[in-house]
Amino acid sequence: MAKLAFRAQVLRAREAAIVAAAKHLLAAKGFDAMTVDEVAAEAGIAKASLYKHFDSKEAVAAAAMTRVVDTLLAALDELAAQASPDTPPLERLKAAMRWALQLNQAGELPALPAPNSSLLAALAAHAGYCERLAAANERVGAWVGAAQASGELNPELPAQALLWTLAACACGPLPGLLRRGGTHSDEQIAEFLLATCFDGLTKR
Amino acid sequence: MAKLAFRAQVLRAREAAIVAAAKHLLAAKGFDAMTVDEVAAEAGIAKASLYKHFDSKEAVAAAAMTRVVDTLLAALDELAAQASPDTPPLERLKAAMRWALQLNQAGELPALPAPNSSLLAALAAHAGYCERLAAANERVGAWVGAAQASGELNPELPAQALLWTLAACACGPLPGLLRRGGTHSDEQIAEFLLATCFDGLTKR
DNA sequence: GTCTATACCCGGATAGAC
DNA sequence: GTCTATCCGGGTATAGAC
Repeated sequence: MAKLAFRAQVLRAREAAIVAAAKHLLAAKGFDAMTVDEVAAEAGIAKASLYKHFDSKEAVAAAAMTRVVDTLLAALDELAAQASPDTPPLERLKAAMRWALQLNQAGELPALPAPNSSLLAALAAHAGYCERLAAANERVGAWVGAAQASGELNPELPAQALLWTLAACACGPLPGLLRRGGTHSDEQIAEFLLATCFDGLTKR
Repeated sequence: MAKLAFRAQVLRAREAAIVAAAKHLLAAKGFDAMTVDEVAAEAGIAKASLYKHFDSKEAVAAAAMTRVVDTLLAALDELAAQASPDTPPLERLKAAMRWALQLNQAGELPALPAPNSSLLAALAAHAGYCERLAAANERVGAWVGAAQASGELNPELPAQALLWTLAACACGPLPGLLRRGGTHSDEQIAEFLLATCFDGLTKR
């Protein structure tokens, strides 16, 4: 009995290793350039063994993307717990952006799946992923709505579009590009992106 | 003699067809998902014939990207010609952005090559592309500098970072995403993106 | 369930006739 | 230079022994 539980735990640990490797490679190279051989090698198992745990490359990637959203949800929880109850929603949004930008700069944040990617279809068909993504959308969307109601964010702009703008800014290639430029620290880059995203390029 | 010139013209026309097909597919599917077979089929020739004109898939894509930058330069010329001499630089930048956003919404603007793409290396090695890209960078950069000097754009932000931000906004996936949302017209979307990019998400 | 070895397919690139 | 037919590497997925 204990032995069976132990073996089940080992299996879960192996699956976790696979997902972690996929998450890493997904962020580093993207879905197309990532190969199943690489994932298996980084997880320390043979490719055929990987296919005992997941049906396809898409399924592995979907599991990894699901875990990415999970870490986002956890980060949102932590931010909400740390903030005092009267922290303005705009500050919460900025804190979430900082968290995502740090991940992006560290090369640990996969890019948004391209509109035509084969990955996108797999994600749309993955119930767990859709579920968690909807949860994250709702959570951040609530802050956006509150910030618009309080007049911090422009209330004339459609909320969903604001959300996508934030996501595109956080997950986009700019942090990496500016980092490659090499003339600024990561903190400077993050503050620049926050400033341009929330306050715009024109002088205030 | 005339016959030789004619045949040379036919060859150039074929090359133009190849490049046009590549440009289209590059914008529609991206470099990785685009296959040489598709390019040849859309150009109306056999794949082997394509390889008489270009050495590799990367070379085809580089030629297509070069032509994209060429059309940008031409558009900048036209905008400069149309504008009155005292048009403020910020207006010129916004007009250029509108032009790029329209192209993006029409699905005719290839995305920026990913940092790890094999395309990026080919582009960096392609003298013609680098040349034209530098020219475009200089032209738009001059407007950015002027707008910062006049106080229209925030002078505290590094100019090159501003430029990349503009490029990322114009070439990013947001126009397509919002278009898929379906609740707004292309003009509304373009104005929304211009507003958020230049004026930010917060209320002014 | 894990491995080695392999089937199978797709896509980039080429051979050789015309 | 253009075509048809082919090669060949690499990548997903599977077979079969253990």
